[in-house]
Amino acid sequence: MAENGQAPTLDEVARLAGVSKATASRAINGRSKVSAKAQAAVDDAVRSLGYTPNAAARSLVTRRTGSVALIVPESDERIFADPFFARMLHLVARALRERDLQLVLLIAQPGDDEDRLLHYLRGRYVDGAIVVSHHRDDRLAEHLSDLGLPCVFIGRPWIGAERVSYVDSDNLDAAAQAVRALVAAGRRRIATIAGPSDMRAGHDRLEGWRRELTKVGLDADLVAYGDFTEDSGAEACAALLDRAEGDGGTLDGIFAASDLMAQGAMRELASRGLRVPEDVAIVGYDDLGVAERTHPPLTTLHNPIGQMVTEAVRLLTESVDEGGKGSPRRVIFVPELVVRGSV
Amino acid sequence: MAENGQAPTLDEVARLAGVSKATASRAINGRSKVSAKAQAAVDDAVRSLGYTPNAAARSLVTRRTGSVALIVPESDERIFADPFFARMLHLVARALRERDLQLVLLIAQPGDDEDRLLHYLRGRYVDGAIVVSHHRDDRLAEHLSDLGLPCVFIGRPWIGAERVSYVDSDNLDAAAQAVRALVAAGRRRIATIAGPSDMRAGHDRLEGWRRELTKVGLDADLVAYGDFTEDSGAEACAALLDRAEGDGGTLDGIFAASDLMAQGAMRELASRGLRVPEDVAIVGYDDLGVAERTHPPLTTLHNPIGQMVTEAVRLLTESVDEGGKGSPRRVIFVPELVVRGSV
DNA sequence: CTGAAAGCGCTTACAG
DNA sequence: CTGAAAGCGCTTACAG
Repeated sequence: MAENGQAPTLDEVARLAGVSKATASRAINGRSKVSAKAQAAVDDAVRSLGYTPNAAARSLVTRRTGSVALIVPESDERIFADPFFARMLHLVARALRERDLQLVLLIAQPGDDEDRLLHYLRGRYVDGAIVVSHHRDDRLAEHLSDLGLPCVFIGRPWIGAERVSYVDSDNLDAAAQAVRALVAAGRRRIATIAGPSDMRAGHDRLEGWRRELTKVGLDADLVAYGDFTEDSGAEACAALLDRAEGDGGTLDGIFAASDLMAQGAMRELASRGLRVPEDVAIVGYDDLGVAERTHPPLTTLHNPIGQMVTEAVRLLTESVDEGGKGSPRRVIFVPELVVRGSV
Repeated sequence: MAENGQAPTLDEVARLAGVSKATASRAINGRSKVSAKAQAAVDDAVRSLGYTPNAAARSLVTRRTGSVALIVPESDERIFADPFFARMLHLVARALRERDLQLVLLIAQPGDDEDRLLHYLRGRYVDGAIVVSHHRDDRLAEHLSDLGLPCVFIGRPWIGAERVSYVDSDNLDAAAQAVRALVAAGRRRIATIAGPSDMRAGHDRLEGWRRELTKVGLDADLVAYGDFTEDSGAEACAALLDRAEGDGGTLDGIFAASDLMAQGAMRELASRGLRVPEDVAIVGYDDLGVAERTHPPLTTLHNPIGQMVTEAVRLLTESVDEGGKGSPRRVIFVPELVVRGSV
């Protein structure tokens, strides 16, 4: 170990191994042919010096950093507590690690006009970006596209979707499946607890619910909004129940845009003495674990985020390898209905 | 905008502004004196070119990256779903952003022998590291100290604590406070639901409970372990109840090492028809939100993670500014008992 | 297969 | 206050 306080450099490795810097570099990177003898000498030198290439120097010439940004909005400070996000973060971290890429977490402040974010990205600290759960009014897709930075969105962006790659799940189809399951169980007065309308998933699931109900000739007027949290689901459920009662009818089915909101709704139903599914059948969305733990277990749409993340990382690395020149690509997954006990 | 496909360089800025690269650099970094005229010319050039300094080139010479690693163990895949961790991540992200530092999330795989992690750190991708919630057997503190990389631990490391800086909360004192509150409420048979014994918080809170009970002359034998999750709390509670009954006694107080576990315990108590606090009083730990939402609201120890994170980032930036040469520093916070309705 | 040399894009003494 | 020059630590044509 060189203990002069400074990290050892390639130069020292080369000297110790008795070869040139060029050969040492080639031996270390292993992409070009090097004689067995030179290879062994360099390997030994690297080991005894405890050498690791300097990242900055390397990326200055290779124009690669080995890092990828994960861009998430902090609109909701609770995003970190959301199981969907938690899972997403975990999966992204794992997928990147498998490819030896580092994860730089970039949190887009709501107030910030993206300038800070774009400035960072322009500095080429990262090779590409994965963008999660952006909002209706941001122009991130356009800006990233202008930048020429490889990126893929998880969830189709509101604006500029035609210019970037994205993966998404078919929220409309999934919501329609939920409605069909409720209808098949004989429900006729079907409400929905929707997510925020400025989020892709919130908007599309509501729209899918509406369309399917209309298609089968049922009313699509019982809508209450939540923010994907349990408490908001309970509140929305209470509002729906009150409203349906005021109309003289009684709702007998609910499609909740997240399992957490469905869970909240079940809490509210229980507190009013309503049974699931006898009195009110309910379908959730996500299937990330909570759905198995409710009473009764929740029938829900399985959100294939594992596949989405895997695919997003694959598309991103492809794009990086193409130098960001390739044309946008999309992959859409169709969620499956998981039947448990709430319908 | 230079649209030749390449990002503009300092050279182009200097040329457009009619000054040397040196002057352009000085104007951009704003640390040395530059004539008003030159400053204005450079500012204009930067703007019209859309220039951002190349991060790699800059850090190659400054030896600063502007990035900080957050190292977390992935022992438990659910770490991301844990509200304590979620809050921590959020706070760290914010504290770093305030100082214009980027967050690189490093997840320590349990299987990995840290080599991968250390290799990365040795490459100088980051200026320093914050380490959260490491386990009993890892030697991260020693290794980081050997590396000479500025770092601060959140939670005193098991091994090598004398060589690194850390912030912590006084888990022993807090647990003692919990026991005193239960004793003051007339409880005599006080159990604990402990966290994993290979985690600092788990170990220390158990020890604090034990010592205080012994001090006041009560039995400290009713211990069950959980993993900080709600379900594990319910299971532990069931085990404790059964055991206490088998002993012929009945437990009348519980100290749970996390609010989530306390919540699980309350669920179990309710399912057995036991009332809180009339039959069993309970004190939790963390106070991150769930404690306010249980029925009754939970009396708990407020974990000052906001302060810990702020202090950790402050210590880290100081250490970075000193070039990692300063001596280790520590700050310990004492949690406060928040009295609600469960005791 | 190997080495000398150029160059990646910056910052910073140094001299003026 | 400013500029020419050196240098940060690598990789990669290029010639051999």
